[in-house]
Amino acid sequence: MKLLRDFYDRDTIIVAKELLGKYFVKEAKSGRLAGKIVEVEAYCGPNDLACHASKGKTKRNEVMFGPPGYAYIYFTYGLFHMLNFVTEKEGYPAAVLIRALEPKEGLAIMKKNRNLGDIKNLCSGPGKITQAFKLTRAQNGLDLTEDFLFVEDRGEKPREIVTTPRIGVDYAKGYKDKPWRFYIKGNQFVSRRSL
DNA sequence: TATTGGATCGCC
DNA sequence: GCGATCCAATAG
Repeated sequence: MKLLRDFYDRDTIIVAKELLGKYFVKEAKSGRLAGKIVEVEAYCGPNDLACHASKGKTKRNEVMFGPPGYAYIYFTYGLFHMLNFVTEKEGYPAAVLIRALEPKEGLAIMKKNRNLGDIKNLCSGPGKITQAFKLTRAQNGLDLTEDFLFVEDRGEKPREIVTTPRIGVDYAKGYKDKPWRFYIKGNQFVSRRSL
């Protein structure tokens, strides 16, 4: 069943952990794309120096300040898009970054979008997911409780979750070592920088 | 208006 | 280990 707004309207770390094992789905015209979420990071509001919202509300990050259950998609490094789900109550800017998926449906389309045949590398990193699913900031702000982009609970729960500091946030001072990255232990589809 | 640096990836 | 590559935030 599809996750509703109240799932996202909770503490960001709890939402991040519970997203592991859920299915991220895009109903595209060309076919349905789906993958199991195997790696995430929590970005916990205005005090978290690694969170874009710690510098205040801007045009770029304004979706995070809105209600939970929306997609926050932004562009970085001049090359990549990042997919996040907005969490917590309206006005509190927090989100979960989706870092890796295990491809499950629409593999042929993902391979074509990535121009790559290796299933293990299709969605094993935040920039790869948006490429495989063809998501750009044109999709920023979409409602995850509607029928185009959403997350499903298919009754799978991870056997064991590994907790580590987040990737690529060395500049975040006291927050760079916060253990806010989570992945499914032993899963073959987590990002390379996890290892 | 100009400058700077970034929640990455893939190949060297 | 490094270059690619460009948007958006900040300063002036």
